Amino acid sequence: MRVFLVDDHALFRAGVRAEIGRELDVVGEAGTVEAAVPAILAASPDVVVVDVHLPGGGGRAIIEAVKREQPDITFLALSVSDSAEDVVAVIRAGARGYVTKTIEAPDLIDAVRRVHAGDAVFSPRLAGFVLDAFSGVLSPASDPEMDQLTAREQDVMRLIARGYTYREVATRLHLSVKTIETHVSAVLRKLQLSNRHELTAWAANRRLL
Amino acid sequence: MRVFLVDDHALFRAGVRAEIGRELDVVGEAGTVEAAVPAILAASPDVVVVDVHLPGGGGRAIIEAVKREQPDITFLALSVSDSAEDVVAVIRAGARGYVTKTIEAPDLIDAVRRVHAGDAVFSPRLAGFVLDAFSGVLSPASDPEMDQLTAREQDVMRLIARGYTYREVATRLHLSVKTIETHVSAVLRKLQLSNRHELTAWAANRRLL
DNA sequence: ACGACCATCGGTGAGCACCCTGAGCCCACC
DNA sequence: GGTGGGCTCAGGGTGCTCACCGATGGTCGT
Repeated sequence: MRVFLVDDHALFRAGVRAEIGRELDVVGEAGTVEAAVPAILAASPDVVVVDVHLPGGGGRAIIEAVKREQPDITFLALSVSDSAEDVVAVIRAGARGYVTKTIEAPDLIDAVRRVHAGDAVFSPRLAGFVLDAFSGVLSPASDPEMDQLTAREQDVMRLIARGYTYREVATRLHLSVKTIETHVSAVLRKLQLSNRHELTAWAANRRLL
Repeated sequence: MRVFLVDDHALFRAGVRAEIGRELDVVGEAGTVEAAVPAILAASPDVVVVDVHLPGGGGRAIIEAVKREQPDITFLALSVSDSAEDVVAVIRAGARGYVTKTIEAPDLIDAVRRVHAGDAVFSPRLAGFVLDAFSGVLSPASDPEMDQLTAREQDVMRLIARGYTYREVATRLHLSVKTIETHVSAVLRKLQLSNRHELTAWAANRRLL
């Protein structure tokens, strides 16, 4: 198991290397974004343990740059931050795990091995966040703004948001075009939107399509 | 650590109980959806190991029903299936992990402990899928269809997809309304769409909003 | 019985979306 | 030094959108 370390604090790198070096093979390290990318590509490690907050772009930049050249290399993010933005940013960049620096050495060694095996590794409280975000984007979830719309208005709203013309919606619901217009006007007023296109964007953001 | 088992095959339950019973306290089991929900609520286990495919609704129904009453109970899905639909369905229902039945007893015990600790646990090949889905939902990803649009066309397209009128886009980009019309026409033609509604839907599917 | 809310429809009119043709300017490429 | 592509704009047209006015009937709670 070949591991590469990226962190802007040399003392921290030394600590990690000393702790995990007994079990894992640390094949290189770097302290900046510029130095890290070529060094990682040259060392071809199995796993890169990368800090999220780095001067000159952050760990995200490293992950994206290396992934373009060698997609096989696995990344484990190691950060002091447990904020949602940081986790999302690094995960979408391609990291397979995210642990905070409060982790103990045996757990870090285990985390490195697990991401290399293909597993997803997160610090306990972050795992909850990731799954919440994941299920949140997949499911609509009850929406308070939807409740102010009547049932009929929601029917019409969904079809309008899908791009049907008033005439098409009227035919589909066996109604008059004028009725559709009335409902759409009510929907736009209640949601404080100015036209049907904003309504489509609104619905798209709520995954109602 | 109190564990509850749900699986429609009694022999499989017996196998799991025999294997993990040495390390964990199996406080109950059930073979159907109807029997499982009240039994779980009565037993108040720490973790429920639940099969995904069950006669009468599947594990999803159990998770949702129990979560409504006791949100603290953690669920680990155990299934023969490794299909995307099953994983997504059970995760959005609230499961904290998903492992396949090919798992060995020690790993299952470890998985139960990890989900109870708040960790996310997935079989190796499923972890990849979950993260891909997660990051895919969050990131635009390079799109070959986007490349055929010029830079200016992409600017206009993004604003149009958000619901702005031609006039608003023109003001925002300091252009003539007629120029916006030209760009929109080019975008619609290149993407083979027939109107701006389809464009919004197209953009929404690519998370460009 | 009365007001409220909803669902259903109609007319008018201004504005918007979308398409067509055409055109000038700049820049890169050969 | 043309040729092509991208960016900018214009005129003119048809159909769609949407607000403002109005109307009727049904359902609910008081």
